[in-house]
Order: sequence, then C-alpha cells, then structure tokens
Amino acid sequence: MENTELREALQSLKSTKVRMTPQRHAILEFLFNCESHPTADDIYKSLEDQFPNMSVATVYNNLRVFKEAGLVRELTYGDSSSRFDSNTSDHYHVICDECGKIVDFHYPGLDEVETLAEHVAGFKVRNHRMEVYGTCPDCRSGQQH
Amino acid sequence: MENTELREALQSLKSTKVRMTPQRHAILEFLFNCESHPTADDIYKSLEDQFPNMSVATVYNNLRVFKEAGLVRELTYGDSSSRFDSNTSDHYHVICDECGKIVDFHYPGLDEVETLAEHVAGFKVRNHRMEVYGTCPDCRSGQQH
DNA sequence: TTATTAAATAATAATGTTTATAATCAGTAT
DNA sequence: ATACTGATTATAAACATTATTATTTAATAA
Ligand SMILES: [Mn+2]
Ligand SMILES: [Mn+2]
Ligand SMILES: [Zn+2]
Ligand SMILES: [Zn+2]
Repeated sequence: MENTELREALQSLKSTKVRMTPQRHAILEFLFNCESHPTADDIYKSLEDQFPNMSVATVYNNLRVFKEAGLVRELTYGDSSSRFDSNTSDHYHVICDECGKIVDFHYPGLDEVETLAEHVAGFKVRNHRMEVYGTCPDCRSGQQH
Repeated sequence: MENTELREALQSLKSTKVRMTPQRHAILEFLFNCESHPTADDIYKSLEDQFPNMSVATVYNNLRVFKEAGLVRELTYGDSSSRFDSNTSDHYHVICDECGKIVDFHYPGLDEVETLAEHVAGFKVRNHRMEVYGTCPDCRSGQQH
C-alpha cells in the first residue's frame, strides 16, 4: 500500500510555488514513512547514503518549508534537538525520560483548560501543549540501553 | 513584609553543605523577589551593577544548585533560553506568543490524562507538562512593543 | 530544445545558549 | 602557617540552528 498522506503532501506542495527537488522529496518521503519522531540530524543521517552531498542546512530549510505548509509539526525541547512529526492530526505524546522514545496517544482534548486560562489570565487563547513523561515498557523491563 | 519563602530557601541551603556566597545570595534573592520568570541572562544583567565581575557561569552554576535543591524549577523552551520559576508549587503557565510573557494559573490537575497514558502506552508515568498559548491582554489591546 | 529566471542547494560562517576547563580565590580546619 | 574544599572567574568548547553566498537546478515558456 502506498502512503496516501505522502501523496497528498506532495500534491499540496505542487499547488503552491514550492519546487520539488530530489532532496526535498526524499526528506518528505522519509518523514511520512517513518513511524517515529526524528530529529533533523536523524533525517540527515538516514539520507546520507542516498545524497552524500546534501547539506544539513537543506534538511532544516525543508523542514521549515514543510512546517509553513502545515505538513509537519515541530516538537521542541529545551536541551536537545527538535523532533518532527508528520502526523498533524490532534494527538498528544508520552515521552520516555530514559531513552527519549516518543509515543502518540489520543485524549479528548483540554478545552476546559483553555477556557479557564482565558478567564483567569485574560488571554486570547490559541492552543496548548501537553506531554506526559515517564518510563517506557522497554526501559521498565530492566534492559538498559 | 520580608519574603518568607526566601528565608526558607536560605535555611534549606544552610542545612546542606552548600556555602552561602554574596553572588549566590543575590541570585536567590532576585529569583524569590521577582514576580516574573527570568532567564539566566535576565538575572545576570539585573545583578551586574551589584557584581560587576560576576561570571555568567556563576548564574548557571547556581541555578543548577537551586534546581537540585528543589528550590527553583526550570521552564524549557525549544528556541530560546530557559526560564526559572521560584514558585515550585503545582501550577501551570499561560504564555503570550507575541511578547513572551508568562502568567501563572491553577488547574485541578490532569491525573486522568496520566492514567490514560499509562494504560494506552504501557509507560510508568511520572509527571506531565502543560502550557496554554495565546495573546496577553497588553498585546491584545493593539499597542505593539 | 534552449533560454530564462526564480528558487534550492552546498559549503561555510555566524549565532546564541549552555557546559566544561582550569586558574584563582575565600573560607575553614589542622 | 598550611592544607583542604568548594565557589568564582575567565575562557574555550559544545551544540543546534540560522544566515550568507556562490553555484546549481527546476519550472516555465519562447
Ligand atoms: Mn506524534
Ligand atoms: Mn510560574
Ligand atoms: Zn525508554
Ligand atoms: Zn503579550
């Protein structure tokens, strides 16, 4: 089965003035086919066989293009690198403190929290961020690394 | 009225082998007296009149000491600097996308979300992070900058 | 097909935050 | 006085990300 969302993403880019280059296509393809939430460097390393001369700046540039087109979402963290998510539907993440694994999960939404924040702080609220932290099954079962 | 929480923080440090130096005291005092959520550089700049020779590394070192002692909490963001919060009680933040202002707000807690994440992802959940983003009253009323 | 042109790439430098290192300094104990 | 311990300062280094610029290339149309 081909990846429908990748085809839609390519179509969506074609409808703008964004050119399709081999590097851009490969980065987009990697993002939409991988199950995880890779960093820019993950993507760069995964494609270095295919594009030995690709610059890391190209990865960052394209990730910004994809973000601006609403095709990927950036997950930012304080210390380390951002991670990128080709799943732009509403969902939250559970993150393992030990190995950094990120797992999707769904929850009804926190409209009530946004409403309260509006009232108590007087903000015009646009969105929120929520993540759960803990230890993943693999790390729980003792096998370190 | 003197700051009770500052006194308690100083007392808590005294009970360990952490020495009290003028710089350390000033950083702690600044954190516990300021209403905002300053960056390390905010603190550094605010104290440069008082300590013209203080190194920025001293600010970072002390923030780490305070964090390890449980006296301050670090709020990390993807792009820019971390912010530090001397209020370690349970509370959430509303953040202005335009000016970066951070406002405290309270909410009953999201135990249900943590429980669901445990079940659906098989994690041992420890904690969570939640922030609401929007536009603050000042920025809403048109006056840019 | 070729020419045109705006956009994308690669290489590199620069930025900004944070951490590491090493010498110096300031207390306290011996 | 000497040694010891930890803190501070100055500086270099790490690291992710962005900016710059010359070169290459994709899309478009003659
Ligand atoms: Mn996801
Ligand atoms: Mn706070
Ligand atoms: Zn794990
Ligand atoms: Zn604002």
